[in-house]
Amino acid sequence: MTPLLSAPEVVIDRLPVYARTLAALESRGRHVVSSQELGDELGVTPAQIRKDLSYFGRFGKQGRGYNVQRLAGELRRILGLDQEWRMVLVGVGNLGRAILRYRGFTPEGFKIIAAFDTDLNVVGRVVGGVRVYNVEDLPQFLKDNPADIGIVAVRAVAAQEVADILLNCGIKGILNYAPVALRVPKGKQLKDIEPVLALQSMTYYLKSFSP
Amino acid sequence: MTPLLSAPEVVIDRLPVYARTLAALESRGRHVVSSQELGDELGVTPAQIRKDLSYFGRFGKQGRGYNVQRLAGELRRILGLDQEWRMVLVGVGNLGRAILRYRGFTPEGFKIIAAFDTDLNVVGRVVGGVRVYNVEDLPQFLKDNPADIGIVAVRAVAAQEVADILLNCGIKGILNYAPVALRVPKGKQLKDIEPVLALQSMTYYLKSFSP
DNA sequence: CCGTGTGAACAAATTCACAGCC
DNA sequence: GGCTGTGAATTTGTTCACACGG
Repeated sequence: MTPLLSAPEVVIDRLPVYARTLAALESRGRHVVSSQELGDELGVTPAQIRKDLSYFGRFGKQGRGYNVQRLAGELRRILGLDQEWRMVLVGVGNLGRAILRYRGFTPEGFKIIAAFDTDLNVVGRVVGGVRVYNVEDLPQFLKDNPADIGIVAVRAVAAQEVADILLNCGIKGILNYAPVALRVPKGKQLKDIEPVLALQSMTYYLKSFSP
Repeated sequence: MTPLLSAPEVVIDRLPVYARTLAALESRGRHVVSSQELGDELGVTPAQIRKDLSYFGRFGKQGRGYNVQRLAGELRRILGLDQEWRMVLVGVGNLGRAILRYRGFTPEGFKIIAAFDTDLNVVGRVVGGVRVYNVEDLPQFLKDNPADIGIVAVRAVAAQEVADILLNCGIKGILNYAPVALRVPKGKQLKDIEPVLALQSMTYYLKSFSP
């Protein structure tokens, strides 16, 4: 069937992993890769890779495999990684400052254009190259400087309120670091970054192996 | 059917979310909750909550719902959150320091007992109350001070090597912050904390809504 | 002969719907 | 009457297996 819309979300979640691995292969000078090899590299079945890719087109050559550079480029295009994404961060506490200083966003095209907090001790400062504004100025700022993604790094109790403000100001996706289940309206995106939740499900399996 | 083994991993991953929400309800003074109310609170169907819980026992009362305190306690027991978990961190760069200073682990029973790095400028220092050792001393340290979980906060190129060392020294689970797909042997646990991957799948959906 | 692309078969997860108990 | 617990039905996701092109 033809490429077209509606690949399941699980598939979309795997594409960035493929893209990253292809980029690594590319930088190792690899030109062609089969679904088998790619699968070995990251622990998934070759059939899954082929099926996942088939939602978007026919990128391989029978008997040969995939052109690494071509496929990497296609995936970046499909995912929208061929453009820059503008983000604002709310909450410049310990966690927020660490996020502002994190060097991993920029090379992937994700740019934090401004940060916001209520604490007047931090408002006006520059952290990790990003200026911190009063959170009261957030709506006006976003009117003047549209952004795509909002990073929520406030404490749990304030997170929903902050998310609502961001979404009302035209933000289309939330990256949530607060330990609380946020609700977002249909059509808006939400991803949680949750080290504690990850640990808390891991322990279920660790239990069993204890002495 | 009787409670017993083998709940799917997706179910285990949801239990910490339930546990956290129940704790919030408890602190708001709530004594009883129905699967409907709990589902509304965090955006899942009531049937899913009931089915998930049914893998582990019968915790509710017909016509009434669940005792909040009781269910919260049961979930903590099931997940192994009624004990302290000992962790070591490897990689005391920007990211590692932020993790060491993060205040969210301790109140949930996750304790970082030591940190390791190769950089002699950081070895010997104390960050966020945790002493930093030379990574060469890691095997001996873990022999003397067993730990359950290893946090990998080194750069991508070194991550697999670090993970292998940790796993060889008796670590049972890895919390990986490095942007690379780690391979771990069967029976060992792996959870990835990946803000960039989360963003990269989010952009797929954001694309569509752009002007 | 190799490896993709893909329907068809299979497996897993979610939701339905209702009997049973409070 | 309200709400749990759970088999059965449905939906969703994964793997198989093979026709076909290079």
